[in-house]
Amino acid sequence: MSDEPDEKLHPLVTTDIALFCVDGPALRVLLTRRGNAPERGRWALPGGFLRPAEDETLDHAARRVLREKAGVDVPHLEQVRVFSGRARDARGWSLSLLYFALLPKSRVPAVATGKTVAVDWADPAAPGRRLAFDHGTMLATALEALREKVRDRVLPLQLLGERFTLTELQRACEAVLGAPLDKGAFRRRLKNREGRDFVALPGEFETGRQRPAQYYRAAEDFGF
Amino acid sequence: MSDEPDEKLHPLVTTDIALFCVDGPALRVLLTRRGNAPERGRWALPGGFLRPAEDETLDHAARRVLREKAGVDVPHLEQVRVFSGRARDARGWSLSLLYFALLPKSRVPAVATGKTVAVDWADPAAPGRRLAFDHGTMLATALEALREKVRDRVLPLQLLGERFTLTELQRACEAVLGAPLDKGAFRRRLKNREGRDFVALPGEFETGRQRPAQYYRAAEDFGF
DNA sequence: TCAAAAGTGTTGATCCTACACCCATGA
DNA sequence: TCATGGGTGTAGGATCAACACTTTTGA
Repeated sequence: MSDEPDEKLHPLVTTDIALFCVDGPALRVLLTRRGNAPERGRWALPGGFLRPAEDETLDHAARRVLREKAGVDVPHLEQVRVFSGRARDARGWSLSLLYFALLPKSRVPAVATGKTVAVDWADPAAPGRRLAFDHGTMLATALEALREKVRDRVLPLQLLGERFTLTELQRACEAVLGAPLDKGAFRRRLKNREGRDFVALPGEFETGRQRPAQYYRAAEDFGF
Repeated sequence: MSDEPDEKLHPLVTTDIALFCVDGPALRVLLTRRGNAPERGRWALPGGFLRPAEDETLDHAARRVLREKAGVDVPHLEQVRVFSGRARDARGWSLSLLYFALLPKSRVPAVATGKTVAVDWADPAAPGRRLAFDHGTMLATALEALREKVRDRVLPLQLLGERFTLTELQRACEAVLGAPLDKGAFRRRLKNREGRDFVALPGEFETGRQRPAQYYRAAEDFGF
């Protein structure tokens, strides 16, 4: 980098993203292995510097980072909170806006690009390694924010594909919360929201070695 | 300011605060009149630039700004969200972290200092004037965040003084929500939290021309 | 004795949890 | 006909809003 910031006046401005998907019964989060100093070789949440010249807003910066580091365009992105201070990054006073994002497993690619050495999908509740910077705290905060939303009866439809069964939706909620849900209670709650948050696809059923399951899709204006 | 930022590389980093207090039945928010360009003369939320050299974190920056602009040390400060982009401030690409803060009316001073021309306590639901930058949106967002918390049964004890009656607490919640609450329902809900969120002060009563009311105080570890 | 505000009780509706139970299909 | 998972029903408990009621004070 040619122009080094004068840290007396300007903080480093970055964005980091906890990108979640569901894989069967498990919730997963995307981690990338750092290819550059500082903290080279350590695992971290995907993130990167704000580029005012090309980023319309910080939300756009987060989307760009996910495109560059993970090759994905996410349907949903949400601010969690800002982490800031002098101690969190060896390069100086820094500020990072943490997001969480949701992605259907079907849209997950398998590539690593740019400065990223490798990517991995880890268990967000127990990533199993010490993360770079303060990303351990960030990941815990993002997971808690996501869980809070789902506890508040918001449906994580962005984790599912174009169409889904009610059981798939329940599995997604269970993966987020890390606890089983009662089928009866779950479906009764959904009854009130059918037509508003999601709609049945008449005549479309998932077939298998059991009774066929009705397919649904998210409503056009569903906003998480 | 001697060093102008190179906007290609560094955004302007500021923090703005919606400082709320209750005045009788009304919720109020602090506005300051801008004494400098841009938007000179317009009313705005108190805010200011991050100073990496002296601010430990952005939270500290927000506390410093409130000390400088309003002469108050707030007991509670909470991140709402980041507003960013090129269009929101004529000086260039900017990023502002919005906070809300709560303050008992008894601790509100009446001074205006520094670059601030004047201060005013306005109705947050209808401030009655067009605010500078995107502060109109910010104020609406901060109010909604505060209401959401109170709707979620979190008690805004930081709006009250050292000791308070249950009726004062109910008035504070009503001021935040902008709607009356049922006394019976409100007090029944409080019964479960007594001892955890707040405790009675044995023998201390508010006297007046009605039946004396028990005084309470917030619990030591109450965290909003 | 009256107004005013503190504080309590009652009732019916709504929602939730836990669990049991039927239903339709492929093998 | 049986295992599998989809889908529904029921009973008991908790919570809630709305409203009426009693209590204690100062004037």
